[in-house]
Amino acid sequence: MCYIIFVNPIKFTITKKLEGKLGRAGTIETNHGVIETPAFVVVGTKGTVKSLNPEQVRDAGAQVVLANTYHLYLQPGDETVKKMGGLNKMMNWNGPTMTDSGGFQVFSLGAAYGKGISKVLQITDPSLLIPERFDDPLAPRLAKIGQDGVSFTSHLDGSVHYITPEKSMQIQHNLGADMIFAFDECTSPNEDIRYQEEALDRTHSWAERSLKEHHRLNEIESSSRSHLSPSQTPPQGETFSRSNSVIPAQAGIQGLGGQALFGIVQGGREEGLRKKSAKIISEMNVEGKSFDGFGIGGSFAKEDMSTAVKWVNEILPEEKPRHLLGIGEPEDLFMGIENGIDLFDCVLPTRLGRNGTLYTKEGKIHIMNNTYREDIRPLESDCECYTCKNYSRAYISHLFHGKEMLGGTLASIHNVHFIVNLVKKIRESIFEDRFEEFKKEFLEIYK
RNA sequence: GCGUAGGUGGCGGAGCGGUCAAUCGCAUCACACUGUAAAUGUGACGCCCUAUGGGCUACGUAGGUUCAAAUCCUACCCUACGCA
Repeated sequence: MCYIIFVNPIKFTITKKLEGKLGRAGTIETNHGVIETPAFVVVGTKGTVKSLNPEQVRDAGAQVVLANTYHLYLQPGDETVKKMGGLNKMMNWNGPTMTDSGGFQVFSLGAAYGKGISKVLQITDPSLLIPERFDDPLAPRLAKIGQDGVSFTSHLDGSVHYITPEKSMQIQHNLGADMIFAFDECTSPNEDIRYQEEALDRTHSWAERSLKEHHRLNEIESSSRSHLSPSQTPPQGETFSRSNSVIPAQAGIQGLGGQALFGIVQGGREEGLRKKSAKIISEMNVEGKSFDGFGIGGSFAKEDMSTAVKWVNEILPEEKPRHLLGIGEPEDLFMGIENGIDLFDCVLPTRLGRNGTLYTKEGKIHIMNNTYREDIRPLESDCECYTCKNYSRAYISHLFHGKEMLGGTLASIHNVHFIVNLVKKIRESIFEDRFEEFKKEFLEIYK
């Protein structure tokens, strides 16, 4: 019996660089196929890209899907996902997958809970940010940071769950995505520097524990794999064919296997903290093991984002992929890519779609607006997506006014196609040495 | 024809003498949404203006009582149900 010895969970290759900038284009090879980078990762929090089936996700051009640890842990439960054959098999998606660690929920259900604070704050002057008390014990929240982890009160049934970095790793190993993230604390730019420092230390300590636990789990998994008889089900991470799948299964890549762990850089809006974090996370090493890639996290004031990304990417090692977490407006994609980001994920294409806002090259439109009720043109005349090839604005408007489910689906198809495709076009522009022209041309019309 | 219950803003439906241009839901209109507490949320929604204020017209129609009426009284018109 012969088994491949897995050396690396992913293989990242840079094939073209953006001259004079940090930007680059290349590929990430995973056990479920190749991702051409830079790439936009479509969000499927609960193991489904809301309102879309995997064929629609694939046809819209998506290469990779990101699910969420916390949400899948609560429902249906990571053990259940494992029993269903892992994330890929469960959701019938045979392309590459990622899982976020639950670190964002520390923020969204904690400090940001009920405050209308989000991933990106629309503040014209970041100096106007008012530091607020970070330890306000009276503020209602569903996530509270404890000694060595976070206590979550389930938004589903009120039950209490304690998530540690180790627990996040165990859950993510059960889910079985190709690329997983370290457990971190996403902070708000409203927090003062004292808190940012404290949170950053915590994120670093959690990163180390994540890394350690990840490799402990890897050892257990590889030893159980070596005892596997040929008749048994292959372990997660290995390629196995799914004859019932509508999408033809992609061949696994020789020598790849297991899960890649991405460390997350935080540090808020402080240059010193961002750089310190980038250095610590990139150099972090536990028993000879380091991170396979990096995430850049945090809630930003819009203007802070590009500087923060640049500070960090100047320090992160060039040879590993970088993921800008939760970011995804068109202008942000250009900004991220020229500053060395390889992967983005964002809920906007699907959330905006479901809420009736559609991307077009001339900017976003609200399909519920009066002017579209009798507009028989497609959303975009030259768009190649299923929605634009088959339906009019008037019909989509009608579906939304009538609260028909298909409205959200058609809108999501278009928006995912728009954003995924925009990143693809940016990628092409890098290869064709016309990134700057394309950026200027696009943003001028988009506004 | 008799009896009963009603007629309130685009619709449904609160209010039953002053704090009512009138709670609420729906519809409508506009806006927001960035590692999904989200097929969600916020605001506007009689007309006009020199607009965190002011004026006008409104609760079936016409009168009346009262300092004051969507709210009380009278007549009429209309609707639903029941009985002839």
